[in-house]
Amino acid sequence: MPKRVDHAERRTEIAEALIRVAGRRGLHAVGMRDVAAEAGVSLRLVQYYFQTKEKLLLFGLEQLAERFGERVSARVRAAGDQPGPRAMVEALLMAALPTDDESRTFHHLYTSYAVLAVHDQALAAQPFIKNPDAAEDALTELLRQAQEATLLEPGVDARLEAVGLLAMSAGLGTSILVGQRSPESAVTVLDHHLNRIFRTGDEAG
Amino acid sequence: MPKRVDHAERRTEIAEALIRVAGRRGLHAVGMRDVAAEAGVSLRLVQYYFQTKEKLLLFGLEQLAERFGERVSARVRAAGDQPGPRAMVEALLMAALPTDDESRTFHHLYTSYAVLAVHDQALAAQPFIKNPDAAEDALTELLRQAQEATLLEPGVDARLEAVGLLAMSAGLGTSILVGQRSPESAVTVLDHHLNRIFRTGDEAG
DNA sequence: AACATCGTGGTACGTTCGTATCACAAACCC
DNA sequence: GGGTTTGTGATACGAACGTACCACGATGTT
Repeated sequence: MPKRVDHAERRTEIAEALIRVAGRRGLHAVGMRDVAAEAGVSLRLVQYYFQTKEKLLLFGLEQLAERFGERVSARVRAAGDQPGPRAMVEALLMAALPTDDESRTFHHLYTSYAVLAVHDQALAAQPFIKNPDAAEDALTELLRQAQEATLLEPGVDARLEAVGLLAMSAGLGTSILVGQRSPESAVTVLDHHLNRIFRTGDEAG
Repeated sequence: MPKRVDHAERRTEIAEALIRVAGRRGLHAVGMRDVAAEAGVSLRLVQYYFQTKEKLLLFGLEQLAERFGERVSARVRAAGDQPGPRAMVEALLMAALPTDDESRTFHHLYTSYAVLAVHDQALAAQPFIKNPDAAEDALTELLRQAQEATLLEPGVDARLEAVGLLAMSAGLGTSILVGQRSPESAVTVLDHHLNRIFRTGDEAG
């Protein structure tokens, strides 16, 4: 049976199985055997492509961050057609909210990894810590552009505002995740804050 | 040896041992034996006072939430002496940031529980989900009072603002926890946002 | 054709975990 | 003061976990 096989592809498949099963049952509850079953391969294979569970988790995290980064930037690009930069800002912030299954899983697992990273140096050094920095830079740049087009209220510090908005979005995301808040109310909150930053361009005076 | 013993007190001691060891090594890594060792009792005793690990975790969470709620409200009360309501708002938001060991542990464990609660109904029904609601109400009330005293900028919705600020504080807290951001920069961000809500009362024009 | 390597399966090993069981001494009750 | 309850110790048990080991067929190389 053993034809030559693309290792990278195989690893990706297994990592996606990890993400699926971890999304269903929680990262803490997932074992190598679960991942193997979910991926439809034997336990031995998971061991073969990842030697250790830690490496599997690390790679799964990379996969997760990559997939979600693509999702967010795709949404932002899609919003780029619309009139103002506010649409892109909204797209960036809203895309990070856990509104559907995929983003719920992302939020959930990202938070799980963050918790593990508190005491795991290997995880703490992982680029998923750097990804928020990228989002921060992107949002800051968007706000700066809006500022130059005099679309923002005076007195707004683009970087501080970007950091705050991202933190707010993340915090709201957690609230949604645990069922404390509905996605709709989170959107309302974010919108209100954007309204206080952007000069009123909505039809509602 | 067995004198009659105060069960509630014993349970509290053991739960605090749980919090300590979970704070050191992560909630996912703590077992009954670890808790027993930390509390200086035998494994059997932990079993005796809590029948199951789940009950121990639940009680530990209650303990954690209670202890932290007291801490925050104490800080808010202490800030009540100062001139404006802004001081109390700041106290409320800053007290939730993981700046020292105690608040770091709280943030870390609270997030751990939140992650577990995503797939654990017993945890999801726990009052630690309701505690943020209390904070939200308190902060909303503080902002309303400030609003009546015309201390706020016009166009501010007290409730939406409260929700947003708490989410922002929580999000910033996570950033601090994973080492992405310093406590000082988080304070700066929060202050900037408060400056945009409160009419300028600082000496810096 | 011979041989080395790769992909794969099955399974065993040692550990750790949560829980259950057995035993017993001190304290309380009447 | 006999008997029940209560607090405590030690230890056993079954399951699950990550990992290691053994075997073997298919593939590629020379």
